[in-house]
Amino acid sequence: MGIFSKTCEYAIRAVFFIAHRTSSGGRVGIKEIAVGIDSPEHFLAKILQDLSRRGIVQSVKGPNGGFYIDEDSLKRPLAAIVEAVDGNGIFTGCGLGLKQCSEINPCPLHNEFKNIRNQIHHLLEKTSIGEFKGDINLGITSLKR
Amino acid sequence: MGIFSKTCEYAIRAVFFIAHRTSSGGRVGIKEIAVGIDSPEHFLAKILQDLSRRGIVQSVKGPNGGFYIDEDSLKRPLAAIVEAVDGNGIFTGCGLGLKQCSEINPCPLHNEFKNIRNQIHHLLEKTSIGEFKGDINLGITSLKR
DNA sequence: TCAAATAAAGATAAAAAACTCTTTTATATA
DNA sequence: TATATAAAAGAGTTTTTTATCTTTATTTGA
Repeated sequence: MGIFSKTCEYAIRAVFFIAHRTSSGGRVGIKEIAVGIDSPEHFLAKILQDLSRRGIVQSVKGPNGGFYIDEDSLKRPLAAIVEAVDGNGIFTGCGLGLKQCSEINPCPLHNEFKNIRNQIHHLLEKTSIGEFKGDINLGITSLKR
Repeated sequence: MGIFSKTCEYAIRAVFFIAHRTSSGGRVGIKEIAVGIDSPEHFLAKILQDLSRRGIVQSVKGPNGGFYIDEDSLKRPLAAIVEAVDGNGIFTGCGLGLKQCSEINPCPLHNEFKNIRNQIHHLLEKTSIGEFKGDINLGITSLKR
């Protein structure tokens, strides 16, 4: 198990792929995205439907249709994707799974995990979806395998 | 979904509970542990069987039997529990789920996640199982709810 | 206005994780 | 040595996550 669910990993990779692939206009279809990020096509379709409903990506049906990301969405933080898919448990939940863990009723690792969770949150909040287009364009980073 | 699997959360809480409860000798039974950390009894039994096989906790059967943790085991790091249950994926895996993500073939968030994963690893390596007996004894920290 | 393309939606299936119940084995002690 | 106790082991079941397949709705453009 990673930090995120598999669904969320696919979501982030797909969003990066769409951002990169449509940075100079146009749209990209689900098949090409699935191949591009090495994910199951129909499962990814479900995920993108959801992200589309939530306004994190945009889509149009029909010939020449597909997914894209508008200017406003490119400015949104990665945290928006993670919250949409996995909720905010990763930012707020107790590392030991205790529901009522808090400052006044802390688990033994409360402060240590708070620190780590805050860093994850900060990283995902400060980083925008649009930031990676360049790197991916240049082939510096990978989205598959 | 938290940082760890539910199994791993139960494992850590149970180990803390046993360490605390048997710090002045004796053993503690599965029922008492399950109540003490608010976990399903039989499921926890499976988890402790596994930890016992791996030598992270000790056990004896029969009357006055139960679980305890010997001196050597108390010195082991929390990372030993996590690795036993969840493997080391959390320390080494790619945040975006890419199998071949590495320094030479990095995902877009490779360095950011490496940093966070290293911190988690360091936290769990530097912290020993025995460290929390005191806090729990004093009621400073919680292991249930 | 019809056909083709494409995402959306719905229904189902497979795999993994979480949880439960029953039987067996080891140990203490009466 | 018989009995009771407690963990170990085995064999399920349920729930959640991940994945697939089919049908429907929307859009374009010939």
